Amino acid sequence: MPELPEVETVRRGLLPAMEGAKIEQALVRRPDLRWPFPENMADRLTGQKVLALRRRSKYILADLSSGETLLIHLGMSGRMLIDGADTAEFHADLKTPGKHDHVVLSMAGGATITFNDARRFGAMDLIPSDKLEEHWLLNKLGPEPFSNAFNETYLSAALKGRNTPIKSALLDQRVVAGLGNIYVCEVLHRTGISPKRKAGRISATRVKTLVPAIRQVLQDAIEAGGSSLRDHRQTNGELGYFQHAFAAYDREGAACTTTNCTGQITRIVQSGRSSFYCPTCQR
DNA sequence: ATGTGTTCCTGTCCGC
DNA sequence: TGCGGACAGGAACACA
Repeated sequence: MPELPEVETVRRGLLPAMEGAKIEQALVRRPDLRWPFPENMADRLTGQKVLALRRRSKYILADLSSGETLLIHLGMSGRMLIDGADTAEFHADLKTPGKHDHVVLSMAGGATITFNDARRFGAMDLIPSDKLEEHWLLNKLGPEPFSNAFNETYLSAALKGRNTPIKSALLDQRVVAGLGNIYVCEVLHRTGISPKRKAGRISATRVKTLVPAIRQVLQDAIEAGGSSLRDHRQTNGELGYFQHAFAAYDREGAACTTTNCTGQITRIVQSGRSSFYCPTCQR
């Protein structure tokens, strides 16, 4: 599911229930997801006030009054649902939660927030807030796409000399943080760049177009509540709807939507992942 | 240092 | 319907 727009959608959905609110009780229903949960996580969450709810790349960060920050990663199938939204098996009394409801936060304001993750590629960790940037999951991340640090000069330097296809380079979180398979395909389609083109062999003119294109695609997707292919849900259980606006991703065999292009969207596999593109207008 | 393939896990869809 | 295989938003890790 979650690339930057989906994570941002979830963060915004959680804001009214979490920011400024106290975690009255935390329930941790299994010892691990992708990695073991931090020691005594339930105890370290219980009683803490959420001072701020932020996002870095595809991570949600909740700064707690204890001086620790809760890091939340949704992996491929993670959901954060308020008051049991969309989990049919879930009961508000918490006695019979759904089988993939791994962590449940009961907020003092009355909201119940459930972390549901069928595939368990998600993760949670607790990190001293003043050491957050040194954390191993965060310390190699490239710039946020909406930040000033992400610009033409930076991107040219980051791509320079790289022999890997641009598709792989933009998926590399050290180059730019937050893009995933869907939005890389969409960005490359919008900019007319073939996913197969070597990252270091894109003209300066075209690298320049990548920066605003990345921002625009992500912005459009955030405004649509993200993309729901299978797992993504907003915190109220609703689907995102950016999937209806895809120009390339998941459109194998469909007509290219580029003006005056008569091509057809094609699927190829790069580094084990599907790339969707138009061989006619993406060069 | 780079680049690529494998792996974690569950669920869904498609063809036979 | 049932069964097997392909595939799915991520990304660490092992290896060339």
